[in-house]
Amino acid sequence: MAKTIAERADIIPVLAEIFREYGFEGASLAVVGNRTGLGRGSLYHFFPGGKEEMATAVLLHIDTWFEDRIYRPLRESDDPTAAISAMCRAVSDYFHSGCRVCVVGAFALDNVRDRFAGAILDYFADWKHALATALQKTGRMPDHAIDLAEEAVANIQGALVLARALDDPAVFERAMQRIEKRLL
Amino acid sequence: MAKTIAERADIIPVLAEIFREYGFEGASLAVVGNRTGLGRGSLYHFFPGGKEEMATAVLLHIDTWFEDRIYRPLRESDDPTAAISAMCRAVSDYFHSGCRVCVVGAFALDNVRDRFAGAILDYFADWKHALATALQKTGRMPDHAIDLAEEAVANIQGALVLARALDDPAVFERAMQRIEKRLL
DNA sequence: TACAAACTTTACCAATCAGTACAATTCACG
DNA sequence: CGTGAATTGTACTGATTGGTAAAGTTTGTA
Repeated sequence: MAKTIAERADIIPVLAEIFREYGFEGASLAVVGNRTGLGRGSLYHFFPGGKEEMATAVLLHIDTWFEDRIYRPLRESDDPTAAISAMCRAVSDYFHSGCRVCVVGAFALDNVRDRFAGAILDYFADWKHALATALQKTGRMPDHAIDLAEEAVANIQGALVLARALDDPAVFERAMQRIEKRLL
Repeated sequence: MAKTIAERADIIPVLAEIFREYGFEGASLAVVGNRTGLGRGSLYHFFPGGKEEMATAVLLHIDTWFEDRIYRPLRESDDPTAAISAMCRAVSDYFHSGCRVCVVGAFALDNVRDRFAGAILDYFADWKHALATALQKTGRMPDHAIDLAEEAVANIQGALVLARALDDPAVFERAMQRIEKRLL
């Protein structure tokens, strides 16, 4: 009937929020339809592959966001200390102090992990590598930098789990402060 | 027709494994039926409340296991250092070096969190409290002990996420070694 | 042997699921 | 205007979902 001035690119952030709240299996097409305001026809027009393609698009969108705002600055900044601090701030903002869940982390724990294994692995491997690069530039030995980076990335995910389990954003904020202190 | 020598107590570990692999929504009654070998009738005989009651029973079973094997020793042992070491070993065994997921953590990230919020909160709050008690007995100040405990519990969950995302149990083992070193 | 409780099988239900088909509509462009 | 492509609404499918009903079978006990 109509043409709602909707573009694929506008829908993806909405899909991301849906997958964050409902998980992959919980995000039924009924929910997606309601929240996006798009009928089945439009949904399958933009994402012929159905839910799987929607999720893939969301994961790509997230990866691009992190690459632009976090990974590349970490790798390329010539003030690594500032880049690490900026990362901590950006992460805290992005996850709303732990009130928002990490879609990629949630997918990793879910039984859909295998279907998106590549994207999930890339997200975390890139993060770890970018952070390790920055840490090396602060004078750490390569092995130690990688170890610290792995620990920090894991700790952020753990803080998200615990903050949500205890229903207490302060848990997340405390964790982020510990992480930043250890990295700088 | 028959009486399969199945008791409720025998079924719960199977259910736990199912929820671990499939998540709450993914664990359909068809899957549960196949894996337990029980028909719908038997399932609803043991768990009149359906899936919700199955999950509740699983969470209770897990909580009891951790209380007996980890929390109580941490709180009551008069060799807190040994109890903390034993905790790290038990956790590493329980999660199969990160190959097995923490059901409670996975539920916390899922959209079913609200339905089991109480059990999820208790699991983590008890863990944190028991570990903090042990840490205090090693001479730490109360505030510092609580902080260390919160960090350790979060780090274990984060290690599970990252090990599964990177598909590398070594990530989990490294994390557990870091955690133990920091606690002792 | 009798009988009640525990347990199991089977068939069923309405709701919801992802996905398809296609006609109706709108847009961009000539 | 007019035309073809892009977009959308609606109705549908077959499979699967969690859950129910009730009849059948086994068990422990007396």
